[in-house]
Amino acid sequence: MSQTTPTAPENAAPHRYTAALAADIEARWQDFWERHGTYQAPNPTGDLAGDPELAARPKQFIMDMFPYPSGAGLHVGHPLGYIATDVFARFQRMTGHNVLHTLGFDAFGLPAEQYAVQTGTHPRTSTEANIVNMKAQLRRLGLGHDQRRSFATIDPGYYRWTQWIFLQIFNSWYDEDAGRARPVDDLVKQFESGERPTPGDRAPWAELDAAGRADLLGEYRLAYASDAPVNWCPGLGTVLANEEVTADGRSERGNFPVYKAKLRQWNMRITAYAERLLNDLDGLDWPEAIKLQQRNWIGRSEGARVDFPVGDAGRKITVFTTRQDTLFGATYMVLAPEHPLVGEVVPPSWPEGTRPAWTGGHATPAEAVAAYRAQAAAKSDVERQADAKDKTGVFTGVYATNPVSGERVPVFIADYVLMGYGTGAIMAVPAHDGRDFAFARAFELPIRCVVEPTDGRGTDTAAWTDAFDSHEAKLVNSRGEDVSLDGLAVPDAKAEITRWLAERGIGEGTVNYRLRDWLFSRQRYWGEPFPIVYDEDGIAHPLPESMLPLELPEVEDYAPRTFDPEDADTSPETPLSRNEDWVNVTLDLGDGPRRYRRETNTMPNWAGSCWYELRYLDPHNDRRLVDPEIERYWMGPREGAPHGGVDLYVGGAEHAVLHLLYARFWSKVLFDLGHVSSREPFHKLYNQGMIQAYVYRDSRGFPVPAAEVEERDGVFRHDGRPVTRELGKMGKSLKNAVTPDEICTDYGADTLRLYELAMGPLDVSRPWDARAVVGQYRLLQRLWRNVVDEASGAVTVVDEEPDEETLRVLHKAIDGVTQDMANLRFNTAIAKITELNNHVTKVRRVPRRVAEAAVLLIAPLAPHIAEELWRRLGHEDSVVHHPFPVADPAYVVDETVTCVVQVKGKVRARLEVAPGVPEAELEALALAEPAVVAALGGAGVRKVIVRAPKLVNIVPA
RNA sequence: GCGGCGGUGGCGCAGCAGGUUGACGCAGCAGACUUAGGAUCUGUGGCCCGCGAGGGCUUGAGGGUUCGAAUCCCUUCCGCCGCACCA
Repeated sequence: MSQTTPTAPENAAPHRYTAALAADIEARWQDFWERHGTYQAPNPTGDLAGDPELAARPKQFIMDMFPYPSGAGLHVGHPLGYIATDVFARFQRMTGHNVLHTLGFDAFGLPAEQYAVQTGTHPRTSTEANIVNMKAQLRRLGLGHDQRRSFATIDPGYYRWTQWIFLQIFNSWYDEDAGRARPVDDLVKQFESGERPTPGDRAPWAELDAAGRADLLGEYRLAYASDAPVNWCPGLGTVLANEEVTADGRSERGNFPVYKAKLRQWNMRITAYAERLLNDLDGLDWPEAIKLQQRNWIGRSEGARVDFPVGDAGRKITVFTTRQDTLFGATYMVLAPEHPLVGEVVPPSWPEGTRPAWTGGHATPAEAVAAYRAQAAAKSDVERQADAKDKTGVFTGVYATNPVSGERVPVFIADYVLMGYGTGAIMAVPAHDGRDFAFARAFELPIRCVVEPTDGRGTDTAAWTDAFDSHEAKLVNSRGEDVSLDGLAVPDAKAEITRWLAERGIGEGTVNYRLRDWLFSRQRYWGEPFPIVYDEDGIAHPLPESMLPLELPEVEDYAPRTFDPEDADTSPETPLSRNEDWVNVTLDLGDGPRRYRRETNTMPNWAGSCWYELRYLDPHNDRRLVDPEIERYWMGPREGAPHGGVDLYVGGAEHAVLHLLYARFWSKVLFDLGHVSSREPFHKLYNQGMIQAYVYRDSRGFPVPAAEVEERDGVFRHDGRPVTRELGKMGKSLKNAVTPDEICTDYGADTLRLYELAMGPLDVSRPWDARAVVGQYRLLQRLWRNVVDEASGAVTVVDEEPDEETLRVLHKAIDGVTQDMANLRFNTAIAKITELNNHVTKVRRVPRRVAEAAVLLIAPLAPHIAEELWRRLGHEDSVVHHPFPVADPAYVVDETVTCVVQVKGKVRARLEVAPGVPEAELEALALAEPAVVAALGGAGVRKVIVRAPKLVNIVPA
């Protein structure tokens, strides 16, 4: 489809609002704003302090999720959110707020590095070029950003503080008793004084050597290195966080397969904050869907830990269950194949009574276990899930003891139990769990019903075809030597058995979370270096603050080097490790110069976005990440926002559990350590919808350029051949991208801004319709013509009072637009401005008051044309800080209302009546209407419902 | 499978503390200005029947509550998104 381009001859009307005139107006006002610093927001420690009028204004901190400066540039889908926040910010300025609105760049990350590997261009070079391009694209849109506050996460002056925050986290531990993070020094003091004994079988603090102490503190630090199995992605040459791996075991970026590998990696103890991350969601103004996703990701479940003794060496298997009430129904146990206990307890031969089905055909338990483990390890997560339906497993040769019934229960290993959840071990209750039921059927294990079914199937499990699950029913078959749950309802039984277990020290009620710690290191070049060095004993030392920023060194070779995850002697080679001069250093960390090796992993690209809202507040502060007074002013807790945070944060829903969870976590650590007054980074979150586009594919499924497709009689053709059409994302590879630059050139930025917002509600996805853009262009043309004569350029407004009807239209528009803007309903705001403009277009002679109000109403949406018309109307000031019109309530109500007269619910007549018309009068008027009389057809009236002044409904007899 | 959101003209949508369905825009149709126009302006505008006056139908489908349902309740279908052996 060809682009509809207005091509009106310029000479026909020299002062017509054309794309060329729009371009001229827009460039001029963008320069004006820049010269005058129109969008600079004063801080409480600066300009604000000396200006009582400004200081009295309420503040608004309005943010977008900042962009990654990709080389592909922007398409029209990208700026939707930026336009929306800009309109909202402009509205807030005009309604008397001190508004902070700016935009930075999230510039570390894989694409720049991949590009560098391909082309040899340094990532900084390409990234900075991309930033320049993107800034130019964004400038054309007329976004009112405080440019002094913009930065990129790759600026050393910024990542200095990212590293600084890492050090704060490294130097903290979570004090469960206090319910907050505290400096590690406090913990050391507790160990030194003996107030806190060293845990487990460790020696007392005084007897530990440096390595022992470092190791112990590592168990507490909020940032710690550990050797756990991690997600290794050979395709990206790095490990990934759980949040970056999709459900089918592939990398979120690039869609490469991900494998488990055991590597020493940095982690952040986000699990310590699970409860607070969950609870504080309640105080946030976020879409319920996003809150729900975070709740699911955190995955809180209440239940109990129960110990099952195994063997004679005092060993036990600890399980987590949410159904401790069904303990009497636990007829076997299952461990995850990777469970460490398995190797310790496997006996040399199959015990008496081992069923053939349990052994997997192996001669000894050790052989069976080894074979099953090997089989499980060979499977990727994808295969493991695909095979999920058939329950496989093997007997370990070991029996444990059910602590309530004293019964011997066989212990299996099976795929369907995951090492990463709970304790990696379960008690299996086949009667009341579908997975256990399937496994028990496959392995001929006993099934015992311990909760009375309410569906009439009875307690004889032999006839069952599935597990029974009910939380309202009563317990049966649950009588032990000194405890009985029989007859108790499920919740009571839970409480009773939990108490019983706790009394004997063999279990306790607990809360389990699905959330895992956050894997925080990457084997890549283009990220923040860790401010960590290792001494000759391999002990990690934080760099002192004075050595920050630790700048990313130049390297020749950015390429990641893969390795063999099977071979324990190999590990990924990080790009930074190849730079021996940088890695090996002599530093004085307080005890004289010593040799150290630097950490060569880099931080994940989430690090820079975890705290950037704070840096906008005080971007040039080189003594602190943010001045406390400034932070309190913009971010602090306040009425309606009990945890503090940004007033409005707009971005895509794809960050629901990544960026938004990590940023909340860092916020809470900084709060605990006293660096900020806000517990939450983002008080109000809004997810903008996606701008979709049609993707046209040829018979082989390859996208063809959307702009070249022609439609005839509902058939789409490219080069004469039929193509298929589907609605999808907009993108270069799909050949359907429309850029903001081309729309700006064809119509102007104000038209683009209006069209993007007029398409529909901000949070709904909708297809881009190239033809429809012209509708908003026409609105601006009509508005222009209502003020400026197209032939002469003279201002045509008249200094007359508007008539009564125009006043009502005007004030209803002001009232509606004000409400819509405040609620981010820009589509309906635009419709109301259009109605007003259509009305005055008909009037022809436009009263100055009405024209000025219309210009101010549209100013947040179309700022360039508004500034231009405002100036031509004779005003010296900018509309940016001019007060928004205020509706006069006297004109918001109608003089007369249309009253609908229904007969039996069908509209038969309309009456024009005064708003205050008495009911009896209205009823009489309605019954006298000829159409009503006709509709009644002589039938009597049974009932008349009068809802004055809008409706009368007559029910015939 | 579980959870969430949503189905209204040819299209994007508006209306939802029950009360005129279709605001606003695109496309369409008619007209104006024009050498011409895919520019601009004016008008029109759900669907069906009817020359017309007018009548009937209509908010995914079916049912319910009500004088009255797009809006509330139940059942069902379709679409999109998230999670998924979570013990």
